[in-house]
Amino acid sequence: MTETLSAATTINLPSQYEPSATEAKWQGAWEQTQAFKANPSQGGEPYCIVIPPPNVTGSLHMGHAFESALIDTLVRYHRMRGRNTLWLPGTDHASIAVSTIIDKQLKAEGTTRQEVGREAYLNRAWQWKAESGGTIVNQLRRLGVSVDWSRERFTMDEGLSQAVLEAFIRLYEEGLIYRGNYMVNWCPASQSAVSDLEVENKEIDGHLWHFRYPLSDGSGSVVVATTRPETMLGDTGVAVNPNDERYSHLIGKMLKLPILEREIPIFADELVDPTFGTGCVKVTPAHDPNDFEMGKRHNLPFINILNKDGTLNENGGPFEGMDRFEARQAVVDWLQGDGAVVEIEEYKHTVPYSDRGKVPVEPLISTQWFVKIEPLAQRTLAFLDEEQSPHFVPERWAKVYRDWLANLKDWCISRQLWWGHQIPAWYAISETEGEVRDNTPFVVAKTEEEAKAKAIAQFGEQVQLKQDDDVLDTWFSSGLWPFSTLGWPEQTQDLAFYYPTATLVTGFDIIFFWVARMTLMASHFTGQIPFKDVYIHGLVRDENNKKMSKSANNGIDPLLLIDKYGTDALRYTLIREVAGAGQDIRLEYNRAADESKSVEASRNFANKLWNASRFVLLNLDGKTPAQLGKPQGNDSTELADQWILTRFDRLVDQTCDQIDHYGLGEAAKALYEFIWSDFCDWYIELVKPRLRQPEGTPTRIAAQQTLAYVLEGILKLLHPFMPHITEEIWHTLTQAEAHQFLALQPYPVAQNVGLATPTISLESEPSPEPTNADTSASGPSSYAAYQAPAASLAQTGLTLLSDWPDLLSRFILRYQSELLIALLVGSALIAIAISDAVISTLNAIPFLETILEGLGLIYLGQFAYKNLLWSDKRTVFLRSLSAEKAKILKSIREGSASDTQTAQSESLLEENSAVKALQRLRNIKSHDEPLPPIATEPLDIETQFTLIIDTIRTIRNLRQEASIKPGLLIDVVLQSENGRERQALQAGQTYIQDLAKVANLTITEQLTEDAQKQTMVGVTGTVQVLIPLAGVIDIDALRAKLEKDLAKVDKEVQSFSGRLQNEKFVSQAPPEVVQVARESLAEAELQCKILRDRLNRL
RNA sequence: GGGCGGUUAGCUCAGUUGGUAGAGCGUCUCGCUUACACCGAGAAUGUCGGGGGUUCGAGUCCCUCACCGCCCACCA
Repeated sequence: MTETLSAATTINLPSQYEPSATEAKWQGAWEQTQAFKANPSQGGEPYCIVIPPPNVTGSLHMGHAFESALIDTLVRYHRMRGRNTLWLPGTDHASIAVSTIIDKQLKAEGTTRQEVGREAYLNRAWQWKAESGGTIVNQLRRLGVSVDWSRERFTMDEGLSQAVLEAFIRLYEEGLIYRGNYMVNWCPASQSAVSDLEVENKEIDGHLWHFRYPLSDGSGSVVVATTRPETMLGDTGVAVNPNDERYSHLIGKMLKLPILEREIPIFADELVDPTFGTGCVKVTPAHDPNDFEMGKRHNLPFINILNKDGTLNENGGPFEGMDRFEARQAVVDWLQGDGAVVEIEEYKHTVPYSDRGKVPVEPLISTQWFVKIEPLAQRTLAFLDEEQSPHFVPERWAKVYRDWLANLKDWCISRQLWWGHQIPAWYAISETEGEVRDNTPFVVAKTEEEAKAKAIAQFGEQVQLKQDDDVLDTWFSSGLWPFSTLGWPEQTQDLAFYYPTATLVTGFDIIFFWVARMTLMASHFTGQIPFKDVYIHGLVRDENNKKMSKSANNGIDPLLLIDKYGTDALRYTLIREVAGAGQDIRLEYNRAADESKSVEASRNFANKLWNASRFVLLNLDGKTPAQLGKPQGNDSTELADQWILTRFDRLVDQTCDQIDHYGLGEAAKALYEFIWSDFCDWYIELVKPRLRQPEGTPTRIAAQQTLAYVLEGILKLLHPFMPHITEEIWHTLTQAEAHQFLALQPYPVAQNVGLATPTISLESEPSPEPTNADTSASGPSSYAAYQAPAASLAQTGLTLLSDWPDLLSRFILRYQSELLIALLVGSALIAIAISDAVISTLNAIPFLETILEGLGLIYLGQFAYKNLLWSDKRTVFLRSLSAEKAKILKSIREGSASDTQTAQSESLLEENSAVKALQRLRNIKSHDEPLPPIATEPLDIETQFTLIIDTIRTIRNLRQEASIKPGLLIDVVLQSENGRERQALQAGQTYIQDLAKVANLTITEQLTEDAQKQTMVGVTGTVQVLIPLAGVIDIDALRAKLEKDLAKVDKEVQSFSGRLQNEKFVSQAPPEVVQVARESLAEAELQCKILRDRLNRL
């Protein structure tokens, strides 16, 4: 042992992973070295995500943590896959939220924004932003997000503000922005208009008041109903349905409005539902959207009764100055006094609340700026309908998005606030007596100078200008985010290269607010949908499955959990919970103790990885994976090595496939499974004895190589999910320079190693080089190479030839390219003819086994050993050959295939034994041809290993059942009539001995009478496991166990035989299913037989 | 009033194109075997919300009902 080196590599690695220092270290290192700084000049395939900008007012909540974890995983993955990656961070100015904060501060100081004035107010807001606006951004850093901080943006930055100006002016000049007097949602709390989206409808228990309005001529009255009595002060008519015969005689008559005694007409309008209430509707055109429409249709007066703060104005008559809710009660009281209240009904109805202000909004008419939606929406819808762009994941959200776009109304974009982008419109107030009125002429321009010039040209030198006081809706600037952050309207290199972005990751709650606004704006200004995919995730719910919200005060602080368990643990927890499509996830949490079982489980996982790595590091003699070299496919490579490498390869493919399809949760779970179970519980345990061998022993070296190779692979695969711990271990493992990062290493590529033969490819992998930072030149083609494994197979060329049938069948399996079979097999047919002849001949030779071995028929080599040595196998093989031949012939009859593939396969074929190829072909799925009844090929590695593992488990189980001391070595007999199984057990003999604590292991076809005496017995598959017991065994316990096992197996037998006795099943189910059932039945019956036999012997 | 999602082991959830029900946590029994007790080994647990239907076969497809949750909607 080279003690010194080993010590140097694993300097005092503690047995528990310590997250906080490690996380801080790498977060600092990544940021200081600008590891994630994007460089469009490096070319390659771009991958860009813009952050959904959090509010500057915000602080990190679980939703941010979740979303950032998702995005960071995607981004890190694609970066490692060799894409030129940019994740652009930034924040949003949150007009209303900031205004609310500043207004509150002013109020506390006994002043108002009007008193301090616009300039001082804005200074204050900027100051606030400088002090508090960084909070959320710094908290994001603690999540380990791999953003490019050099490109951080804020919606009120110079550049983004220019983009807003540009967008506004262009839309205005194209007639898509207009100013007008319309009904808007008015929030009395923020004293601003808000858009439809900022209104939340809440169902509340209210009342429906029925009032009697007398006819002016005294001939009677009508009864109307309302949920908002105070609005009657603004009534200018009463409507009935034109087809309502009850009231047709009243149409055209006048009513005397109570209290104000105004004369108002009765008129007919289709909008009125005659079945609701009395069928008479009071109409308040200035305070109800429906009434507004009716008012316009019937030329009714529009009487506004409200001030901006929600109190009644002079039109409120006796109630002037009252708050709207006081007025409501006062009106009711008044009418009750007059006897005009017919009924007060308990009534549940929805009331529109202001999202931000948390008070009911009032519909009222005011002069605002609007974006004309229809032309924009048409274009955006066309992208969706004609190009399926953007592509929603999960797809169901596309429908929601579509419906919304199709029903959009014009968007009110002006807000009566100061914090935000001031509307670039200047009023020629000199034309309207020095004040801004609805009819004051205005010019729209980028700057005051420009406005002045325009105005002078229009109104002369003496014109006086005043800029519109209002600011734009925050979402107006957010709508430009994906391209304004990349430099638009300038044609920057970033914009040219990274736009349109790859994926937008966001919550469903924001599809309308943000996603649709971006697609509307982007399709108009850039002619493109700003992202290819929209990945919609669910919400993080609290431990009671409640939506986390400020008002419910049930938020779970991610930073608290990070402090306790580490960022990687939290990230991993959130991501592994994501299953299926955009489902909400629930976070387990003990509020009293600030503990979370599920995050703790992830922390334990991190710790497991830590310790497994520690074990590996302690056993590499101080060598790095590079120094050790990749696992060589030589004699010292064991079954276990091949198995873990095969599993690893499959994991690589699976992980990539899942992430590519946004299956992050599934990928995370599979990694957990592989690391903990396959790698730690089995591989590491199996490899321990080999590591005790002297340094330099080939089997030890092979083990070290495999350990190092797989560990490094695991770190890479897991890095996007758990970036900090993997970066830390990777540095220790590889002894990488400080400026090198795992985050910038190429993601693993399946090597197609460790298959049926021990040979392992030695060639260098096609490595996609990440393009971030200065570490390397980009490799745009390598990414493509990964996506087409055929290409990488071709590259690996000659070194792989010995394995080609395995590779080929894998390739075919993977790509379902059945066409290939037909042509490949064309030349193989010849070989079949030969084999047929050979086998017939062999059967004719007496003492074949001996002769074969003696002569050492090199010609048939491994094939012969596996298939021809025993006569039962020969029979089986012959059957499979003829089946194969039929299949091949059939394929050829139907065959048509790609010429290039053919050429490739044929050239490969010439180099190899066609017989072996056929053997492999049996693995290929066939949809139309029944498989021959008996499997002939040797068990594949994974099946072999599963058998070994199951056998070990069975022995362990028996040991426990028999209360055999854990450390005690015992003898075990394994019996199977199946040669392939015996072969596999033979191969795993030492594993079974090591892990099941077996001294003497006997593998036999037939049991001797001796072996059947006093024994514990178990069954796995068709393998009988016997533990001869020297001493006395507990017969009752044994009987109980056997009976239990028997009951279970018997149930299986019933189930299968029942099915197989059903003629319809046998005749109608697919042959392979019937076959599987037959085999399962046979196995179960054998198990039954064994168990019964045992019971009888007791 | 429309639309969408959910209902599977005590808890949280997986279950790919229909083909003998799975994981984690928790529980129980062993175990300090020099990576890890934030660990290891073993075990138990489900008429897959109810009811119909299609099928040789349904957790998986269709219909229907129930419950939970979300989104949209101008019923005063």
